[in-house]
Amino acid sequence: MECTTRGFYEAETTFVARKLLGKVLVRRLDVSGRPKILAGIITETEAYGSYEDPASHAFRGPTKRNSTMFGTRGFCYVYLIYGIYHCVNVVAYSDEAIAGAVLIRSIFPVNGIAIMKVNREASKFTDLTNGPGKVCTALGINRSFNGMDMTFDRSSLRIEEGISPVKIEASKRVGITAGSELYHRYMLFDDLSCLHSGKLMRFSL
DNA sequence: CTACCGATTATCT
DNA sequence: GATAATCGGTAGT
Repeated sequence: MECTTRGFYEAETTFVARKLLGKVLVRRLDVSGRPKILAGIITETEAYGSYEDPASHAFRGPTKRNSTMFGTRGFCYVYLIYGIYHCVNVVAYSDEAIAGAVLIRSIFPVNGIAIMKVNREASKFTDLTNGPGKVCTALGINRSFNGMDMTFDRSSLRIEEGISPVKIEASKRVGITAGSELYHRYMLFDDLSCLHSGKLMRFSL
């Protein structure tokens, strides 16, 4: 599967957030010298801007924590939330903007599910990666991934081309107060309608 | 320096 | 539905 390109992320953040639905988040692990691939179809995203978006980490300008959001597009932005969990974003904004990122809130596991279950200490498939903290735990993503190039096909964390979503739904973002009126959360209208329609056959992970 | 609280989740009732 | 867990950014003393 081909990696997404730098140019893909050099567009309006909300546009990229929608276009990321159906693409594949790929994590390469080395388990005792052997490469293992964990992968899932991105099913839910949220767009975060900069000075115009009070819910965004970038709202008050660059700081030590959020500087990645102002940097190279297609890079990974990982932060710690509630002192316990990690959230993974990909930097994306248009040439007219100065910062922005897309939060990956949920994926549909398609490869390496057994390892994800071990990482999550969970067995129920449906609870494996249906939240931003869960995605990072399942894939073993922490702050050391901050600043990684997700458009590089040999990165241990990258985003590859996937399926074309049937229908996308927009709604309000989760867990924020300021800027809560914006419909910047996007999800596949029906995960299973895509996954059960045979389009999974296009994967050869 | 201290106090508050968050782009969350698991585990209760 | 309510709440604890737990770190670091941010604002205020």
